[in-house]
Amino acid sequence: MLTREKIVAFKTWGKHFLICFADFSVRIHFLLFGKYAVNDQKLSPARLSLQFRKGEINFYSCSVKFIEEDLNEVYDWSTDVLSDEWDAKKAKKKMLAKGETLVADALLDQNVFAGVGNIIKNEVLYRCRIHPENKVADLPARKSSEMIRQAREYSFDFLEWKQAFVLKKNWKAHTKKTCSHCGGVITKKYLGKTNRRSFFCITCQVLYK
DNA sequence: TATAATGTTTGAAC
DNA sequence: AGTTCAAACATTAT
Repeated sequence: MLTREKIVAFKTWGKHFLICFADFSVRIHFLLFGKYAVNDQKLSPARLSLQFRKGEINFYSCSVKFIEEDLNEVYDWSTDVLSDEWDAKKAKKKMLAKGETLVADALLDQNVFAGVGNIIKNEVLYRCRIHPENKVADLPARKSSEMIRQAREYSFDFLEWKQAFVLKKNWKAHTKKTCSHCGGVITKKYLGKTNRRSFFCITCQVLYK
């Protein structure tokens, strides 16, 4: 059904990879274990395989969806933490609207921080020295601004380190046992509505209020 | 070898 | 009608 269709653009929004054709798009989400291969094949059957005159791209264990609507109707590009259009003010407003939400949950909200995942969540909170069990409303204004700034900044570091194959080496909190600031124990706890694991230092990361 | 995890959607249960 | 929660999917490092 994609035969002879011409790809117009590749785009991304958060964790979505978008393959754009003239009248529709294909949305790839790699979930936890998704993979792609350019001019190569994996052993498992591909979910989507695109053949070109001079090469191919294959996608594995990912979610594949057609999007018929105009992408600009579907996506708000300014909520993507890596986008040139990223709007920190809008993020702050959206985040503060959910005052009772834990900061750990807030960072994972794709509607506010599209692209942020659990690793980034843990590293951002550690960098900002914010305890993950803070409610959004309890953060001092300076701290929520810092957290939002770091959500973007760390995401660029993440990307750079990932591409250089040194991501894990740079983790300061995620999966760590001891705090590099105080030498204390890093706590591991499943938190919030998202119930994702958090790694944090109860000495260095402040619980306000 | 069994387990857990970089994530999200779905549908049952309350 | 709203929420909450387990299950489902899939791969691989530990």
